[in-house]
Amino acid sequence: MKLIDILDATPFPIGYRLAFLTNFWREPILRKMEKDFGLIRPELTVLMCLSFQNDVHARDICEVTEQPSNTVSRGVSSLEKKGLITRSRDKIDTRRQVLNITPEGQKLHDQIMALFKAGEDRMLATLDAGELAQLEKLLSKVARDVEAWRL
Amino acid sequence: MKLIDILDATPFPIGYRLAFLTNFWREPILRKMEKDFGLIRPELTVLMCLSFQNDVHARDICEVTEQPSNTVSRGVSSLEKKGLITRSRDKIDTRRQVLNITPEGQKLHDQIMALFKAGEDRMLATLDAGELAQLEKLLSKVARDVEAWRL
DNA sequence: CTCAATTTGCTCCACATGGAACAATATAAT
DNA sequence: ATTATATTGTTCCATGTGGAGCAAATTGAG
Repeated sequence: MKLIDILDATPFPIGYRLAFLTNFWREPILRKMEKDFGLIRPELTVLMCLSFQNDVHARDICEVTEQPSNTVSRGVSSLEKKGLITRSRDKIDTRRQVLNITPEGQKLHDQIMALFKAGEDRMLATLDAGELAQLEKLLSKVARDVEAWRL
Repeated sequence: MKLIDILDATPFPIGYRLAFLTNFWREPILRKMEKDFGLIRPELTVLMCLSFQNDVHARDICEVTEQPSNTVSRGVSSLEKKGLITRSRDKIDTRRQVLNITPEGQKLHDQIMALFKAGEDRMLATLDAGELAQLEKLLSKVARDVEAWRL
């Protein structure tokens, strides 16, 4: 009995392969991130949002990533303790806090992104340039359509 | 700020899309499964293995799915309590137990598989037959190559 | 045969995560 | 202006999950 056989027996060949590839690509890297850098997943989520844009509110991160507010709250608190992001009160609405990534946070973020990139290169080494372009095009098409099909 | 924009900004366009699609396809269904059927993820894993093959040992499930033995142990115990699988001592090695799915378990398994199938159909509705075949072919190629690239 | 080493499955413990309720602040209604 | 409602971010609590270690049983070495 092999995992790939069970995989082939399911009535959702594409969905299961998506999940299969995601697990084998992402999970080892996330575990390495947790072990080597001491960063948990919600922290990475926050870090990625702040690397993408400055002056973000925690609420924005909740909405964009669809994560519960307590999870984001914990990520923000611990990242600040580590000096990877900064928090400051919003002058207009003092309930809010304005979040920004620090140079240390950006450096760590870039290191982690490089791990994912290297993992992707390894994963896709079996595909040639044309197949890579095809695959990205197809995945993009489905991903862009997400609001039409998500439950 | 949209999730899809952050997605486009990463240096691993395919990996991130794989994870993105997996999350939006699988997670809502798993949550529905937990809520409506009271089945947790390790239980589904066990159920899928036993649906695929008879007379399985817990250890086999650990090896195939690469899950820790305590997780599988819990799944097996709770599934048996619910009458979805049966346990019997192995005559030769009495440490082992032989696991089998019951008709009730098979029925529940099929219902859950149908949910994933319906979700996949919704997800892929934007692709035509040729694109579907292409996508499955590309994902299969990468998945079959897993032992070469997994970390 | 005897005792060490291995295997199987389980319990204890630590931790990541989500739901619900909460305090503080801002906004809307009258 | 005053009161009700909404929003932001947090803490408390319940639960799912993995690691480490455990007892029972089997296998192997001398």
